[in-house]
Amino acid sequence: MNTATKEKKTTPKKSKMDFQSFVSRIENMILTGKFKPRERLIEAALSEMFGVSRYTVRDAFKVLETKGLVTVTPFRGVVVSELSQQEVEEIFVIRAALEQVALRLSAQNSTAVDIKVLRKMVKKFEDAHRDDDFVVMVAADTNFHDYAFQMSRNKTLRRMINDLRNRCHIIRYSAWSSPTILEQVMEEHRLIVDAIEARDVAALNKLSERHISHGKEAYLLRLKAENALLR
Amino acid sequence: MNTATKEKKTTPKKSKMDFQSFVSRIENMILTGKFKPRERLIEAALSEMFGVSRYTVRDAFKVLETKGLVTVTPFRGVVVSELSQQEVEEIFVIRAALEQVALRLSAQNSTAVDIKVLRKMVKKFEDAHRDDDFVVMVAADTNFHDYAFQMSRNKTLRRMINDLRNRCHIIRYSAWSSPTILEQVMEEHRLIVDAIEARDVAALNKLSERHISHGKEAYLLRLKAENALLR
DNA sequence: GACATCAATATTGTTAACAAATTACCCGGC
DNA sequence: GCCGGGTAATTTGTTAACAATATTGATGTC
Repeated sequence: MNTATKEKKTTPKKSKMDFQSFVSRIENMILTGKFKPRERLIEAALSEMFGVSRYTVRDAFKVLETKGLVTVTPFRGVVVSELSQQEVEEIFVIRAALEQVALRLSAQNSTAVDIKVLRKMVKKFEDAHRDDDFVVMVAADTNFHDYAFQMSRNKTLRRMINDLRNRCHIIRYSAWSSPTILEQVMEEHRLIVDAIEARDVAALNKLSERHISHGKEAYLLRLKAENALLR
Repeated sequence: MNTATKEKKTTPKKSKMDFQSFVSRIENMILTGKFKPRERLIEAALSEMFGVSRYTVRDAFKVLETKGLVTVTPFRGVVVSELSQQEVEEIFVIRAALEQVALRLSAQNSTAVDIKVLRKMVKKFEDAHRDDDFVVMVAADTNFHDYAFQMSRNKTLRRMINDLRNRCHIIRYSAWSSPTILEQVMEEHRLIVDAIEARDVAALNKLSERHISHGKEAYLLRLKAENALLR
């Protein structure tokens, strides 16, 4: 059998970038703070930078707009979204509700393997914390939560939660400023895994609520600090 | 100077349709069943029909795609989304969580005026029911819920709920098939308003759960009937 | 008659050129 | 020095032509 047909599907052709991965790249640049809130994104520049057509860039903007990451104003282009405190509050209320449901479902569906994977991910976070590697920590945190939400076996829910989390992504304002918060986060991760293992819904609800509340505080704190600097 | 500059902002020019209203028109045609699930939407046809450019049509498709109303496949165009039973189940789980939160917030924020408005809306539904006017009933139902969610004063939440509700819009499969369900719906509406007025969160949670559960049953029933017909 | 192959058609994807709007800049007046 | 007006440059919005892909239909073979 010749391999050409098989390869066609597996290799997405380096010469022409996949639209979805192009969107992801811009998304990542926003999440990692390469593009900062209020910064204007210019079609021609991005088109040049990534070697795609202006048209593709516009399409990507539309997607990012509905995800809430950029704001489009007719004839004035797009800027990286900046969340008001009001919006942050709104989003965290929603996240609290959705993540509680997700963890409840995950607890119901959890297997021994899942628990092992989660514990491994918690450890990865802790290792990164020991090494003081902020970037790895953020990745580990994201992976931990995403795995936990994936366990809910509700794809729609998982995607909605991830979109909301991205809108208040940690690195965008480099939250987690204080070391105390970090210790709390790690402790809460451990407890969440325990509660999932025990399928203890009541405990999960409380933990989830608290965990998100801490996330919100850290985020708002950082947001205020940034704003104070800018004005 | 001439008055054109002032008018420019207030009158959106009838000759050129606003992008947002164009999207809404397609959206409505999907929701009201003018475009049916699995039906293919052709750029050129819509472009011709509404007198807008193909480009605008494509943009609209992108928006509708992220709202979950259409599905885009490269080089194969877009079709009106058809939800699998799995997806419907997923969506209703999420709706239950979000609508509970929304109603809880609404109860906290409710004023005497709000209650009056809600009661009026319930009555409008009941009147339409007496007149056997299905279309008005759907509109009244939508308005009732939207007003209740608006009262939560959480715009993000309100929009998310509305998007989810649209994905399982009543008319798309003409749910509410049985008269018994309709009686239940009306009774629940009355009870929900009462609970909001009394700010009785526990009651609201139960009512909300039940109301959505009924909605889900009606929808799934109709979905199955449609599928049985098609296959 | 069913199936595969290939051409014709229809539809989507991409690009480039052009129009419209905004922004930036310069200049004169006060 | 600062404000207003107007022009130039930048950037976005639109259109139309062209390329790539999928779908359809016809043809021929078994």
